[in-house]
Amino acid sequence: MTRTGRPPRIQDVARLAGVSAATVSRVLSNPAIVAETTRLAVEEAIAETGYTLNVTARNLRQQQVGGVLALVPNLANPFFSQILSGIAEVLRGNGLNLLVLDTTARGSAGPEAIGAYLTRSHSDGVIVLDGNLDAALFRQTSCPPVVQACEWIGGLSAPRVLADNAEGGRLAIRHLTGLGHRRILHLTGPEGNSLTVSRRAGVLAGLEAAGVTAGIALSGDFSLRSGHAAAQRILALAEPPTAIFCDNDEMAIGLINGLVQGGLRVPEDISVVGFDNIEMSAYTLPPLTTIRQHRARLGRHAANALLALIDGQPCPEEEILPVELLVRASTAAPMAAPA
Amino acid sequence: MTRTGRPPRIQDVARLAGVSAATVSRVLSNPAIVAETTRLAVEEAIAETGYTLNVTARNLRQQQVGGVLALVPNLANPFFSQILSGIAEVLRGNGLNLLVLDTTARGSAGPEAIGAYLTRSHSDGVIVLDGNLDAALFRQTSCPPVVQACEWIGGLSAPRVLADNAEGGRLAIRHLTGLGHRRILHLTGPEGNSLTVSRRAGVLAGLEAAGVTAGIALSGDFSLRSGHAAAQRILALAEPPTAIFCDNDEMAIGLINGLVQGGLRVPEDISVVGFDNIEMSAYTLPPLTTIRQHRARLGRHAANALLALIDGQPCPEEEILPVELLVRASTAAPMAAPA
DNA sequence: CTGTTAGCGCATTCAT
DNA sequence: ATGAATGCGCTAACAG
Repeated sequence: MTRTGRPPRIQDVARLAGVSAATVSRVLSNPAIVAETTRLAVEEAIAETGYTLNVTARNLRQQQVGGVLALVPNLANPFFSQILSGIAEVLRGNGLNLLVLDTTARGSAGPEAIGAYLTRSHSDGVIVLDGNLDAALFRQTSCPPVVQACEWIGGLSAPRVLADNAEGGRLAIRHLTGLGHRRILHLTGPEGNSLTVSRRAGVLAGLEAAGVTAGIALSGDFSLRSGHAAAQRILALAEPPTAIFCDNDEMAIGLINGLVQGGLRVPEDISVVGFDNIEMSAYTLPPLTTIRQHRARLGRHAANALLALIDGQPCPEEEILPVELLVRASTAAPMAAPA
Repeated sequence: MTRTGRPPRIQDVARLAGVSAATVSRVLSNPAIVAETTRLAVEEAIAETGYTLNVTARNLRQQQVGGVLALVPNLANPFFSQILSGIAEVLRGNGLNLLVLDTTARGSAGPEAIGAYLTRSHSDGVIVLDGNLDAALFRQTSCPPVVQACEWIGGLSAPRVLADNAEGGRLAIRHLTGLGHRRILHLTGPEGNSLTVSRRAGVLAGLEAAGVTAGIALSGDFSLRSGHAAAQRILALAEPPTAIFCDNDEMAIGLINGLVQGGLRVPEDISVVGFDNIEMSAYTLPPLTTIRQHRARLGRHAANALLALIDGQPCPEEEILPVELLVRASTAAPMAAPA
């Protein structure tokens, strides 16, 4: 236990164990190929010196960064942080760091600043959770392997791991039409957003399957606030819907708040269905009927897909994870049941 | 634009510009000290080659990691992800990565696994958001500078950046006693938790200031579920309270859900106050009266404190950020006003 | 203001 | 099964 100022290097361990640095390295990375006795000697020397591997040096030597970059629109949004949680879990298991870049954070200087991070020098791979980025960003020759999760970018040919958004829309509508609803409004995400588009497709398919023609849609931006704002617009409609399907739970919760403050009862006067099954949705009043998607799982799958890509293994271009309907108390049969 | 397989190195740029590698390096890190004309030549060569700095090599040379590790109890919890958002913002501005380690994640092999990351080789500094970790973990000689944010660990003498938890508790109680409440229950976080302890102290101070003696406390674990469960216990009390202060918004929301399902009206029969002002709390029914703390700001302050520490600058041992009362609709005067 | 030299700590040849 | 030598790509010290 010498009292040097600097942390011990691999050489110090080697000297103490009476072996070469190469042998210590082997004990660290592939213990099987080293003789029992020398291995024990090395391990003892490691313990005695308190040696820890210099990760940066190894990364340089191995020509890697040791981290994967996640591009998220908003770190503070629980929706994304749950996906990140799944990503982090898989990466840790493979000795990789999760690097997070908030694409819309205060002080992030716009797309060109993001481009600067899309380099093999900055990360070993990228997981994109933001469907609003420009596909051109990822075409730089220096860009590491890319996987898209949850949302996706038009024109970017990188593997995608998605929830079955269309099926979710279809399930929600089937539930509502099954209850007898005919005037169903769809509160969507931003127009053009990949989630909006595929959920809308499922909604239209569901309406058609039930023989319902009217398909009103209103668009929001996935926020609580926009759901709340939508309530005003809906209350002002000449022929208000008897049920509303929202593209996410937060808009649904904001909407219910607005509808109730506007004098309606949910579900007696109007039914509401969300999407995502955020934890809160089980505790709203009334508890929210919604489409469940497993976000941590989606993150894990995306991370695994990226690892495959990095290792040069085959990786499917598109993976679709199942969703399911969760019936709670925010939906009921319409008051004036159809004849 | 030569078509080599590997990305260009600093030498390639130097050759093309007709200067030495050192000069290129200077242009990159400190352009001011290089002559105008050579600088332009180098910049042109950089553009022509598409050169990007190898971050790992620089980190090795400069004996740093280029990243700060955040220890969070649960990445998926929006409470923490908002703090992380503030941390990430400051770190980015200083060219540092945010590395996230979920201390309770699936597959994280317990405390000893966390200890393995607390090394100068793994990060340039650590921000601890988890008050339940063992202080001994941070006493390893190889541990980089540490700052605690939000929660803190008993016996760990690292700078703390905290919200004014006691004041929050005091404000909540003052609000309730001001409305005329006398039987006030405090739904706390886990016993021994640093937040619980300081908020409890504020509550007791507030009660004493109002001349109220009875100070019932029940403990939960900050989750929606535990708030919901507390409702059952409260409904069963012989002398139920007329108001409840919860140590966070999620418990408050779960609690309201349970109270309403149990037949009570909020705030007519019972008032509820939360803590945190999560976004959702403005959209519950009724909207939640709560104590606002600015989580992103807390993250920014913690990150700045850590940067100071890393640079060897002075850093206050404790920084307390203000909180404020936000009155919404979940609180009202008690029905049977005291004489 | 710029070039030369050296080395950050490690993993990987190639010998033995 | 192990050791010696080499270089990953960059920046800092020193000369000039």
